[in-house]
Amino acid sequence: MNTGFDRTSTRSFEIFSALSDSQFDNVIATAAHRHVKAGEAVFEQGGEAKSFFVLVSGRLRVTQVTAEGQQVIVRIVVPGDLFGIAKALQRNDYPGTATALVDSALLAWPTARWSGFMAAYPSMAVGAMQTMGDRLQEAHSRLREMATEEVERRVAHTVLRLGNQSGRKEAAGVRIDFPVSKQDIAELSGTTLHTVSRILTAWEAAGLVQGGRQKLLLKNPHRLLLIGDGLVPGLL
Amino acid sequence: MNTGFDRTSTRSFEIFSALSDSQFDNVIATAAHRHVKAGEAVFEQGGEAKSFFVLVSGRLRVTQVTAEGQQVIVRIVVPGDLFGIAKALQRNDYPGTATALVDSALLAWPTARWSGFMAAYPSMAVGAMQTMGDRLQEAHSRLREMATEEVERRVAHTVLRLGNQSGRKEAAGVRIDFPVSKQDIAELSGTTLHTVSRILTAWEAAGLVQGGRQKLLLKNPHRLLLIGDGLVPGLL
DNA sequence: CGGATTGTTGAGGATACTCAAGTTAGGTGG
DNA sequence: CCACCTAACTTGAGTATCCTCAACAATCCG
Repeated sequence: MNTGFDRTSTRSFEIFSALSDSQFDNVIATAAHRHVKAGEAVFEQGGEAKSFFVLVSGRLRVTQVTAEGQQVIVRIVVPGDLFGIAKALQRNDYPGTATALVDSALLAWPTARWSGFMAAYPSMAVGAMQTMGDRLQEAHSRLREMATEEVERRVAHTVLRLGNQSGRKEAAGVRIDFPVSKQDIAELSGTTLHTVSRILTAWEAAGLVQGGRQKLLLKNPHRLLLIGDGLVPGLL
Repeated sequence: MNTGFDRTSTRSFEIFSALSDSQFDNVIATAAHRHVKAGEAVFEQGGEAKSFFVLVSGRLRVTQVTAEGQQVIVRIVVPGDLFGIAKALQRNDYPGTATALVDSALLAWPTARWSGFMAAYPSMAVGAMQTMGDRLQEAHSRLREMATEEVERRVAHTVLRLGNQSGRKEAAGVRIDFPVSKQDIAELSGTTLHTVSRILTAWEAAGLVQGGRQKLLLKNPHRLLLIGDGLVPGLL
């Protein structure tokens, strides 16, 4: 049976790439191996940050809820990603909730180990910094989009980003290889599921995408990019 | 004459706090000292990232422009902040433009030194990570606000954030101690200067703030927070 | 098969944007 | 020191975008 833990693929994660084999073995040996089923939470917003994690297989969604109960998706976690690093943010609680979108496997270390890890394995510190740098750039891109672009363009950028982070090339186009609901796309784009539905319906009619319940196939990423960048008018 | 460089205050910056005196002296000795006048740019978006910086005195505004020429303010840099760390973002160019809002003094090191610094002074690596963590949280807050809040609430959060980052307590309230235009507030809030003007006019009539050309005094931060959090209806 | 979750589509309306015109403040040079 | 010029700001009117509300349809799962 496939447990989701595969040494070879884990070894290839960028964050471990600069470690020697023996260092890697040490790091893995001190990790707890956890499985989460689709729909289950790895940690909850506001909960005490006991561990930090690396996703080995599966997909997670990290969300934040506002005081009024509105939800925003902070990001989608893909294999190889470091997450739940509250310590690096100077926090004792998790700022968001991480939910498995599909059955997932992950490695966990006690938060108390964070500083020791960074000191003992500088290459992991560099990797952690890169992770944070990537997220910062993504957050800034989304901010720029939210501040300046109309909904259709934001949705185009959102689905393209999903395709880049977690797409699988098929003959017909790029398949988003985990269940994405319209609600998810809305929370990533800063709009409502109604508006997303209308936009995707229009795109589907024009042959740009092919939808379905929690499914999405980008049939014409190039044209979507043109829409996202405002180089061609949208379809609404 | 005051050059803007003051050893005592520089020494007290969080990022240097864990260095020994001799380490601190070494770090400072290898830095170039630069002055920028109000309105001048420290670096431009897309320019080669030759240096990274610490702001010693003054205020900077970091912006990104979209392909269509729309501008978004990424953040306001205050003394003690590390900025221009393209290397940590895995880039060779600067992702934004840093402009001095008032006459400013800064320390600069060649980008090539970045990795060496992180290795030689782990406490600076930790500091850099904290810096990125703070920014990431701020970016997520703004993202959440842009996605879920109406304009008036976003503007309230924006001016409160400015007050926290760069406010000076006065008898009458919290003064934003650098020139902020309505356009700046608009670019931080994701709206237009027209809307900001209308909102601030209404707030001023209610005694919440006192405006002026590139001036802002928060007379009732508590009430602004209630508006920002949606606990009391806005004034528009 | 039935219940629940997810998605579709329409109508109406509010928020905030665009366009437009004018006012105020501040700096600059004569 | 005053006049002018520009940048910052104000205010109004009209309107587009997109949200809310609502009802219904499709799909999935047990």
